[in-house]
Amino acid sequence: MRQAGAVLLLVSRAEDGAAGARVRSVDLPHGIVGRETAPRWAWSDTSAWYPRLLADGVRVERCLDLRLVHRLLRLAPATSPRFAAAPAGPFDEAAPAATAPADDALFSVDEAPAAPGEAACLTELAVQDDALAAAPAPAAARLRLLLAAESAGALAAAEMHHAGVPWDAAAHDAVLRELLGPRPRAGQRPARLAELAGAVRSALDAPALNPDSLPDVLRALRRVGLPVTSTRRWEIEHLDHPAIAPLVAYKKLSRLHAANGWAWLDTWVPDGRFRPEYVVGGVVTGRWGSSGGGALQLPRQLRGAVRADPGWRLVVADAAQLEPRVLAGLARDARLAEAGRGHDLYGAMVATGVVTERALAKVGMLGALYGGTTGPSAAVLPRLAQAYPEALAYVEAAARAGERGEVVATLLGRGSPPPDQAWLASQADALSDAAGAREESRARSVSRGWGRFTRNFVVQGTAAEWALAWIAQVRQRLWSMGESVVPGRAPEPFARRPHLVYFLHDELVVHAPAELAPVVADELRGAAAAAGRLLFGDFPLEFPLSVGIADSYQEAKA
DNA sequence: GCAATAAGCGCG
DNA sequence: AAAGCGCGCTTATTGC
Repeated sequence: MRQAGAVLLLVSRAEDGAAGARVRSVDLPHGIVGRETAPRWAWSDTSAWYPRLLADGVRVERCLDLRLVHRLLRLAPATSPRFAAAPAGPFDEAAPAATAPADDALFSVDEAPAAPGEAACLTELAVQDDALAAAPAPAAARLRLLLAAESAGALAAAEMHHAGVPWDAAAHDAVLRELLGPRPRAGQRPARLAELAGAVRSALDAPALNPDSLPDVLRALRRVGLPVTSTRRWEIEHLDHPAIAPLVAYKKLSRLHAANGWAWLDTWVPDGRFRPEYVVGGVVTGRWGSSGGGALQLPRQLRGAVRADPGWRLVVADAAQLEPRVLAGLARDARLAEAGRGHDLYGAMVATGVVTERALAKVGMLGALYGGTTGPSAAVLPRLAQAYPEALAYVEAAARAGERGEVVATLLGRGSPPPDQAWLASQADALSDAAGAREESRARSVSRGWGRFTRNFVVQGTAAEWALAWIAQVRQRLWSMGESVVPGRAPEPFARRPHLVYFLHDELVVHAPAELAPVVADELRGAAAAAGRLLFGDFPLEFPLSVGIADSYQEAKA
């Protein structure tokens, strides 16, 4: 279904603001094949339109994703008075599916919402411009950066899906065979799992036990006198009983088999590429989500199956201790930034005498970011607060705001969702005349829970913004490093040049021709530094990466 | 009989 | 007294 006017081409908008933007709408340009399109596109949904362009060999340089922008502006504190009050429109709905329905589908009743048409897109564009124009200038400038970064992320997400993660099914199969035994018939337990199940049954004297049934397992454990309230690994793994070792092993392997076993391989790697669907902005904080294949939870055990094509390499980069560095920038905490000068922020915390060991630095910092209040994490918090008062005060303030039911925002202005009805009701209950200690304690607990969320939101969300800026920089730099078209074949934008294939919060994987891999590594580092400057200006903050170059993801991470 | 929920665990 | 953030996915169980 190719709708005329469903895509808008903006001839110029990026630098000139709203005034003088010349807009014209075009059909999906199937006539444009095998070359880059330089203008900035504005369209309802990158995820709906871009895959088809990529399939035709067209790579888009820049875009504005109206639906993603709409959602950002809805929640952004800088614009929300105008936006939040507006009635829900077409841009509040879920994006239409990426795949085009067949042209001749006779009975395909399309449940997915249709993409907004030309008129709706033009209206939306104007409304968004107005909202930005009405925001205070500094906030508006940061928001514009965020909108551009989010949109660039959407382009990168579609490109990564298009390219796919190079996946060696034979290597994957070898891992499974090694750990589980030969591939069983569908519905059967692999040999190793059957063996472990038998061991658990005999150790618990429960011949009919189904190890996949939690109530079954719990009952059996209690029957032999183990004081457990759940079957979670951390609760059972230190118990002294012969059933525990095989049970823990069973759970571990059963998870691998169920989530990433042969069935996963058949479904998600049909042609040597794993192509997850990334959901840009799918997480409230601005992180990406994914759907299909569990792209963001690939178990470490299978990293060896991610293998570059012959003559190519994988360049894997991850940002070292991203969130503490981001917090240092957010809070303008010079001492924390100083600790981050170099590759090992936690090590520097030990070297400067803030804490006694690295593990403590890490758990303490995570506690500060998540709102931990127990154990060793809470114990070192006072030390951290003393050493890094600005940083700790920043997350504390975010937590207090959340506890009061206020919204908080990331550096670039992404707003946290306001508390829902249930939250408000619990607070109201505690204030009513009939309220007892029970209501008050419940309200306090709910309120603190929300405070932990807002505390983490500002850091996780700003880290996600750094990552978006990083991705945007990387895709730009990689594009200039190769050729577009393979002569004599269908146009394939990434066939001859290094390209992104995987993203995981603070980590990027580039598939690159071997000879270019070292340059790619340099560009990844340069892009990380550029992302830091984009967000934090000249505040002295470093964003060092661990970078590895290898044939497999596993080796490159090592 | 099918859909929603809970428990558990994978990732950062 | 209870108390760390954000996700997606699978199986078994519960609910309609």
